[in-house]
Amino acid sequence: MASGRTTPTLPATAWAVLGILSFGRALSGYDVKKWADASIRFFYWSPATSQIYAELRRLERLGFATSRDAPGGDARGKRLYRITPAGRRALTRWLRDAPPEPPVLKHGVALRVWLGHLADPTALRATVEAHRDYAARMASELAKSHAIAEQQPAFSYPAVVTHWGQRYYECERALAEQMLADLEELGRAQR
Amino acid sequence: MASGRTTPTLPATAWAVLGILSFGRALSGYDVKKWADASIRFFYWSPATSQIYAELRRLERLGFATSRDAPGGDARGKRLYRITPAGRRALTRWLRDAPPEPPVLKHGVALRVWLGHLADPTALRATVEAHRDYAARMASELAKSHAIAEQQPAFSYPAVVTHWGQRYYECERALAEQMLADLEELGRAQR
DNA sequence: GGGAGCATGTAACGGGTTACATGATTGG
DNA sequence: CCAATCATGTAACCCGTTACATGCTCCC
Repeated sequence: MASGRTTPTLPATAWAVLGILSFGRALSGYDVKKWADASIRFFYWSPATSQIYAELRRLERLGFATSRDAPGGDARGKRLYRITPAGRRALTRWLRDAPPEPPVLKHGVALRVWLGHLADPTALRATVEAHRDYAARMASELAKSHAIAEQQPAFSYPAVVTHWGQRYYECERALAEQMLADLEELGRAQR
Repeated sequence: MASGRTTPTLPATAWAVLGILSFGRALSGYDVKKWADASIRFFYWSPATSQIYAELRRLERLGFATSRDAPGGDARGKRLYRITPAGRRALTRWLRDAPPEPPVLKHGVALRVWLGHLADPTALRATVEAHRDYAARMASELAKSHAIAEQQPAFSYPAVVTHWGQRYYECERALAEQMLADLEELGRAQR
């Protein structure tokens, strides 16, 4: 088996972390976590901090990233990771070859409504209302992210996704509203 | 510590399986898997078959379900599970007390677009188009589910969710379409 | 006879989380 | 000086998946 030619099968988290590095900056694990929280969290959850450190070590072991101690002389133990050409190639190959898995949705609110026959109608409504407000908050967070990303040419693809995400959460809000109407109607029918 | 009063912390999968039993029928593990594939899959993924058997055994151990051999005399080894009153109480309590976690979304297509600077534009467009078609298929599957659920009074809450899901996937389709337009515009700007 | 579907499980493995531990730096 | 934030990591744990194994029944 030739080395380096075959892309190892890595969990999506590894590719996501490598993807964050692919924008070119040298980042610490801490930085990666912040980037993840500020961007991919909206459409691909955010891995635990400890997980990110583990993935960075693995990426380095595979030759997809290099690390060096932070500049500045202070013995801070800060370690900056940077993507390597091999890492960029591997990531590009993964994007090209690995068919995107169907989106995974774990929607706790939908699950609760599905089990509505066991819930108090008022509490159920409150749950959906809370979700509606959550979606609205996410939409406005993404609107801010989008405004920032839009201004930087390096982030034009992320900007497409923040735009998408903004609309996605606006839909979620609207869907919650419609669900409330359906529940209302169901309540009237049963009363 | 009093027994039965405190709800054990179980993974959401366990509550989902118990939820499937809460509609009252006695089901085999195989049946549960089919129900999951036909309903909660759309908004809460579908656990592996082996996982379902494991959860059923756990639920029985906790007293939340009972099992008996299938009727019919045949020594088929078929085992039917049924929710117990304690199980119903525990599930009701979980629904009431456990705050619903924020929805988890793992959107592989969004991740790929986010990393669009590493992809071939044509391939990227094809990925989004495939997703659009996938969303359309899901919407029509849910439309069928909804038509069935709507007719049975026992499934009025599930019907609210299938309705919601139908609209959700129609949104996904529309969002994919808008994303394609954004990508198109980005391509023009860069060309 | 044979294939599709029904039916139940075990074993191994990896992925990811939580909890914990530790210490430096910065700013009020 | 103290709190917040920066920064990195270990250990234990369980969730869930994949792969495998087994055998039945129904129908063509």
